[in-house]
Amino acid sequence: MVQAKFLAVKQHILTKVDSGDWLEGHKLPSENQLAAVFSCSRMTARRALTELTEQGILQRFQGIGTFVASHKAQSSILLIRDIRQEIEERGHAYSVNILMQTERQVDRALAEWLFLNEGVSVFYSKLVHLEEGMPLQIEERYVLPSRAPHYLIQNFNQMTPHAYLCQVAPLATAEQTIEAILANEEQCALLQISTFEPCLQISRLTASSQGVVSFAKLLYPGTRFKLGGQLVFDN
Amino acid sequence: MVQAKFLAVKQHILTKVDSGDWLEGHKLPSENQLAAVFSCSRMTARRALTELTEQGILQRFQGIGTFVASHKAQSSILLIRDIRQEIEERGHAYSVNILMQTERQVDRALAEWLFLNEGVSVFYSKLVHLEEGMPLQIEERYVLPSRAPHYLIQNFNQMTPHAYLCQVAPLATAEQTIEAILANEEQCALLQISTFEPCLQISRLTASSQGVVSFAKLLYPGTRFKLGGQLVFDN
DNA sequence: AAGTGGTCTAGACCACTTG
DNA sequence: AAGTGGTCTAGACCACTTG
Repeated sequence: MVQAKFLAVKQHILTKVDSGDWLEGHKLPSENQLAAVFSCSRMTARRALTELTEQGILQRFQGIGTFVASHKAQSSILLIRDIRQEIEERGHAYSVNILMQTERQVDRALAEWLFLNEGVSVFYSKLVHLEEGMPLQIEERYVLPSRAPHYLIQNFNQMTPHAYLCQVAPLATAEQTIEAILANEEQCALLQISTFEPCLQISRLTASSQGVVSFAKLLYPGTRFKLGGQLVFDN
Repeated sequence: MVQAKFLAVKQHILTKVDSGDWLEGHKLPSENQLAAVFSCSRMTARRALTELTEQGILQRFQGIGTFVASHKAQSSILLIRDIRQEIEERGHAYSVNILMQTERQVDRALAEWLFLNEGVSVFYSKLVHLEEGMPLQIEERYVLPSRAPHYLIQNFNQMTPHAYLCQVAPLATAEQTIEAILANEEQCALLQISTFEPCLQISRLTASSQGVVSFAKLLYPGTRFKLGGQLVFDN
């Protein structure tokens, strides 16, 4: 085997995406079309598509098609702590503003993240965590009802969603991305910051040993927050 | 399709591993054996094994077999990678723009970081790392001369400062903070971004087993970079 | 009804490792 | 030579989406 065929297909697609021939959202040829073009079996074309999807370069939807995903460079790792505990460890007053706690249907993007079908109901909460009365974090969280059936009747004044979920569905793994973004108007108001103040956004998928538990979007005002941590290496 | 067969195989293996029946290094049945046991095709058994391998739960060796991987509890940890290597692994062209490489006196803030007295001389470098010609990172680095005496005569076109320092003073630990900030005018120009574009700033203190080696300030444009990673817990 | 991706089969040949 | 994993094929049926 000189070079694997599925690698040739991957390479071809990567070239198209990198060159900008296929932009974000571009619809790719179907598995059958690719198989025809490359004179390979559908399974081989499929493998190329599957691996690129796992790499975050493509997105696939059953019955619809395969598309170029939005891409940003990525790397690295971090640690998760309870925000209330962190604030209290600093000797500061913690408080929380509970904005929503309800059931909600997932849209397509979120369905992908949570490995659910579009339109399925999940639990949703939206809070603002405050340190000494100043907003420090907007937390939006989508929770699988099966993992935490009583999520909606919890009192998050007593315990953060994170702390509660750790009790009922102990964290096993998580994946997260960290970005610098500009907050929208509503977020600026909630965080009591001016427009054009950069924010740190953490998007985090958490899972217990049973599988996915929740997806959280955490937004911090750049002026009030720094993520810190110790590191290990990859020599 | 009630439940996919490959999921049943995965589940079976996971149960064995979680329960401790199969410990680290345990050799699994071969693809053919699993296929026989589960009355499925080899490709289906294979898929289960492949996915578990990607998840880091198994390890496979051609001609030898499949084994339970060692599972390290990586908690409060963040991984540091060489930016050049990262870019090249994405199949992209790496280039670098070397702006400064000189000796410099530390101010008070930096002296604190490096455990030095104010006014002491250190080595200083300032580079812009580019991915496919687009600026991805401004790297400013202060290096203790005693740890890397030849730092100023290195050619960073050949090797990044990080890679070079890893050679002469192997990293043992590091501390870093991550912030969302607005770049100043000069930085915006270097990164080729407009004003008011949020940036991710990483401030990192590195140390070898001998002590502090360098302090680096890394600035990424928010639109071109996401920090991502998996987390594992130690519950 | 036709097209999409998701799963699965029963084979095949290959590269690699060990007896 | 026999066993392992790696790649590949040419089919099949399924679930889902759209006309």
